[in-house]
Amino acid sequence: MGKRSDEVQLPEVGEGKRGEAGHLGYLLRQAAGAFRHQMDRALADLGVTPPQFAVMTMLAAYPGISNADIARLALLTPQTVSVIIANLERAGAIQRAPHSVHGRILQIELTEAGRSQLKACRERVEGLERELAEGMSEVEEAVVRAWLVRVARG
Amino acid sequence: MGKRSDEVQLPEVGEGKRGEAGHLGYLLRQAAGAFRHQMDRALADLGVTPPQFAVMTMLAAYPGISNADIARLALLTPQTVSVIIANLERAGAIQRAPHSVHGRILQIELTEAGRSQLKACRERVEGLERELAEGMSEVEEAVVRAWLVRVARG
DNA sequence: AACAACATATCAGAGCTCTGATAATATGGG
DNA sequence: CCCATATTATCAGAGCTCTGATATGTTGTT
Repeated sequence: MGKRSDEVQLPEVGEGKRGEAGHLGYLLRQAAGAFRHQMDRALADLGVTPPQFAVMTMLAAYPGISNADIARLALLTPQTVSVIIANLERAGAIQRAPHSVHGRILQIELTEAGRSQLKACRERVEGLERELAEGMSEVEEAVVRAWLVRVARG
Repeated sequence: MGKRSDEVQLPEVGEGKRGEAGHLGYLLRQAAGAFRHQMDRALADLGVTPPQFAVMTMLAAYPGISNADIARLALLTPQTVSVIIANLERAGAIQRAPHSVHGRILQIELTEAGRSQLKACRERVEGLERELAEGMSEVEEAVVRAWLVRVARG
């Protein structure tokens, strides 16, 4: 922009309504967007998206869970998870097999390739995670964590 | 789900890794998703999406700004904002006119219909915003706000 | 055994978000 | 004046997310 004569003064991140005086909902949206963007960049060269990373992490913790299980864990709809799962399957990071007893359920597991890719992702995300807590006291971090959980609960 | 014999124990929101012991990045993602979902529901019957509400709010505060200006304010790409603007224009909530001097720039403003719709949205969102701060002391709220701004700054 | 209720997976359509590429306009330096 | 640089808008393609609808399979009741 720069030199327009009729220019309106727009605030920077952290200033005015974009700062600590703004709406909590707006600040939450802004912070989550910025962090998602950082994750995007950190994982881009691995060809993994943040949602894919999240789903792979859940599959590592709970092998054999279903599409519907993941949806409940991630607070997403089964249809949304279905898209992510389809992309992971096409990339060879996961495999699905019908449940031994319940024909309709497809159990999902990471492949060997998926596990090694997840490890590479974790190394890249580690630093970002550490930065999130940097500069906060233990008490402050506890306040933030408690707030985030309460908001997630609805 | 329910009664499967080989069932794995999956945590509820707020329990285990989904609770205060989890990764801050995961908690942030979960909280932002839950709040976005609440907004979706609150605005659904008005036919407005949360991003559209955010853009309309910015246009009310800074009439005549451009697509690129909005992108900077919202921490989004110009292409993303372009989609939202196109949908708002099709709905008749905004109008665009070439800048008097700079031919390439399109200045955007709310229409009368857009302004009244924005007002209706605000009434619905007001309560959600209040709930976000509910139960926190002033000090705690200040900690949360400071953290959100720092994360947004990157 | 038959039926109702529920869970699971999936298809279709819409909107949001990104990266990459292209064209038009504005600004500043030679 | 001409060209390099930067800004703006837009097109194309991919992935994520939702709502609504459909088909299949399981469970519990009658």
